[in-house]
Amino acid sequence: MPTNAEAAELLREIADILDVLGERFKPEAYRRASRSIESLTEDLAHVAARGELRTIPGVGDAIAEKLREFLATGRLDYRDRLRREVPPGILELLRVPGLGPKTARRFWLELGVEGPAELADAIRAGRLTGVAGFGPKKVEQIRAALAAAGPSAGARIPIAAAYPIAERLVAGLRAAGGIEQIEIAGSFRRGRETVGDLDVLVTSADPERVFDAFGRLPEVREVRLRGATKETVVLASGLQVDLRVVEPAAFGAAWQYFTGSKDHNVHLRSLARDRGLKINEYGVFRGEARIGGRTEAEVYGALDLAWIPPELREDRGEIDAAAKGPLPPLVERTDLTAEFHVHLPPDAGVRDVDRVVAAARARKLGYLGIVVASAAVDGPGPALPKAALDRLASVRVPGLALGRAVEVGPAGGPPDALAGRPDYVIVRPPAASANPPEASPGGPPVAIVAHVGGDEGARRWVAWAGAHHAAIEVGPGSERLDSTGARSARTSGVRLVVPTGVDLPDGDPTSAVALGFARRAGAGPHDVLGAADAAGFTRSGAARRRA
DNA sequence: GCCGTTTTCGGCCCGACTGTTTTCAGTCG
Repeated sequence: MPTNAEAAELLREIADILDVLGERFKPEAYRRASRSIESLTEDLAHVAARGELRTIPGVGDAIAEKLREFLATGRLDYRDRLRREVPPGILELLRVPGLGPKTARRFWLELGVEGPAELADAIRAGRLTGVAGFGPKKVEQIRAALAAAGPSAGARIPIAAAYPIAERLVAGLRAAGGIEQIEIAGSFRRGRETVGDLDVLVTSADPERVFDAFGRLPEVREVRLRGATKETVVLASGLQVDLRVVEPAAFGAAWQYFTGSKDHNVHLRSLARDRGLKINEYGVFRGEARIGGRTEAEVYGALDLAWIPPELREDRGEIDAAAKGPLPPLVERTDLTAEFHVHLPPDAGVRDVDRVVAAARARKLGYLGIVVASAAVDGPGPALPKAALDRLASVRVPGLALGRAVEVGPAGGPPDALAGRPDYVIVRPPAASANPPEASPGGPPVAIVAHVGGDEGARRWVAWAGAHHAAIEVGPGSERLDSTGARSARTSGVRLVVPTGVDLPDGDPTSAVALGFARRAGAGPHDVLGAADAAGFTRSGAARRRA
């Protein structure tokens, strides 16, 4: 069964081919549908099974029919026919930065060039000199782009990997001075699983100074373009970063605009047009007069919409919802009052316990659960040293409940690991392919499931958790749920565990990324396990319920 | 190909930047 990503890629390829063939509006229609499917937080096959493909924005009769064929057979006749219309290498040309469909089509039809290698040959042979529209600079630009085209060019990176980069860039720019306000926009702000580039917005009285400093940051490999309001650089890692300087009166409009998503913005602009307004990155305009734009709320307010959290801006119905009134609150960092999954070092002592307890106090957590023993796949793991266990048993902090967890493999932990009567169990499958256990491990009646083991595993574990009164951890990495998995958990009534990061070093992105995923899944405070819920998910709480 | 308080046809976001141009086309986001 094809995945959402494969279906999105299919539609994108069709759009590329139609582009090269010179179609006018179809390519954008296919891309729109492709983006919708990519941002779907549910299995496309499920939507199809319910007969609801047409409810996906940008999917009409024709594309729905093609999706059904692709889902059923893994192929699409229409795509195969289109592929025969253009040389295969032409589509690779589209991936060269600066080369678009118009240029690729001209190379193909006017020069007989059918791919990147042939184009490089043609440039070397001087066959582009004298061709209308291709001066020396353009030719050199293309030559350099062809030479630089590597496997990593344009690849998206996990958002957790983007966090430290973003922090260094912001710190570097601040240190250079001349900046009043600085924010990150784009898919990073929307909390997407991966980001393709970073969009940085600043206000400054001295843009030139900011651009100079930006281009000189140590991580910057190349300044790709620089104008009066924006500068684009490529980092040593290959990640592209756009820096824009905007005036304070337009900051909200720019932040809104560059946060996207594209489809969200197109929808907003069409609403604006219907009202005789115009929205762009400089503000909201009635005629020549700017009537808003200093804040995002002004932009949404001009359309009588409630402010929409960035994580929801995917044109998936959030605009209609915001027209009816304020959106239901999403979980906030301050709602994360419980930590369930702290691992201490194997040789942990009193000080390690005290350190994490102090951190939990500082974060005002109400519940702190520490793994006291792992009984992993290959037999019982080490329990915490006695000194740490004793400290854990004796420490008293007003308002902070301490919990003891045992982490076990899917077949259940060895009896002696559970003999210490933990408050709850963290279930950990041995491999990505692992199936959920048939029944809850012995001992405590409830479990927190972490380490779900990849995309395919997520759905099985969500079902398992639903049947066993368990909650599931969300966050970065294949061992936790992403936003798609989190949404399926939420709609199945399975509570989410969001790591607080209380045991992690400053700047570790795990908690922020996890919170973003939960929010993208539409999770409110009550969808996430907090301190007030901890009792219901632990032994003592279960005992109380029975009593 | 999609879509609709302009709904079954006729539109389709909009601006920055670059290179090649005497006013614009192509690409990108």
